[in-house]
Amino acid sequence: MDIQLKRGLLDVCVLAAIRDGESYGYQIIKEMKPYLEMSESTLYTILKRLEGAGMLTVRTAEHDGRLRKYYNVTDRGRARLAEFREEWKEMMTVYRFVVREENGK
Amino acid sequence: MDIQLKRGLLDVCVLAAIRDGESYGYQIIKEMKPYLEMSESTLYTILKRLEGAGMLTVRTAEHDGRLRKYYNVTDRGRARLAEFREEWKEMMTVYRFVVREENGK
DNA sequence: CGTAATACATCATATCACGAAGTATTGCGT
DNA sequence: ACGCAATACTTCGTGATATGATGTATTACG
Repeated sequence: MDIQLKRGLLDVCVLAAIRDGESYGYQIIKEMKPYLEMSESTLYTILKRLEGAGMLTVRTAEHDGRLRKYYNVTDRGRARLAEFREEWKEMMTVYRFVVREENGK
Repeated sequence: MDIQLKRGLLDVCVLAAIRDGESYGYQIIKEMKPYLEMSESTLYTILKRLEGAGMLTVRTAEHDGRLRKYYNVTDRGRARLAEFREEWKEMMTVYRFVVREENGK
């Protein structure tokens, strides 16, 4: 997919992957893979950004000798998802403008 | 609208605004305004990029003592619009993942 | 006569996705 | 026993890009 197009979905997609319950980086990548592929460096950057924006909380725990950072979606994170639904409506009006009546198609 | 979300639409929206016949910068901004607002510096940057990518052709002509640059969409530009339609399908699958089943909503 | 509108250009800045490379552990195949 | 893939997260540099600020120049209007 076009990178620019992807950009608008990355943040909300990560939030969506976590919203049903605690998750962690590696798991999120695997869960999102069928929908949207992203590199590890991208995901961890996004997780840090969302945490900084108060949309995620983190706790670190050990699992099989490896450290994992478990993320949870906050109210603000859920508000972001709700906001996204509204923004998508605007996206759809733009989409219709872009694809409408292409040579009588 | 969220800037990141907007990014994926800017290029194709400009192409769409020109596809029905020659247009020029100032006109494009006004035509797109109801759908997507963008600053002049952004538009002229995009026009230059699309021209560089062979998706637009330009001719300069004088109109009422002012110079105007008239743009036309090339075959490659139209191919980009067709490609966008396909990419949008992928966008929709991601969208459904993001908005699905939000607390039984 | 000044101000808005038309029309385009340039520059500096901030955001951001990503590849590359690194650290460290577990588990599996041969 | 040894090596390699998988798990798990981090840091750094780079390139793409949207935008505000600023500039130039003309026309139209009150």
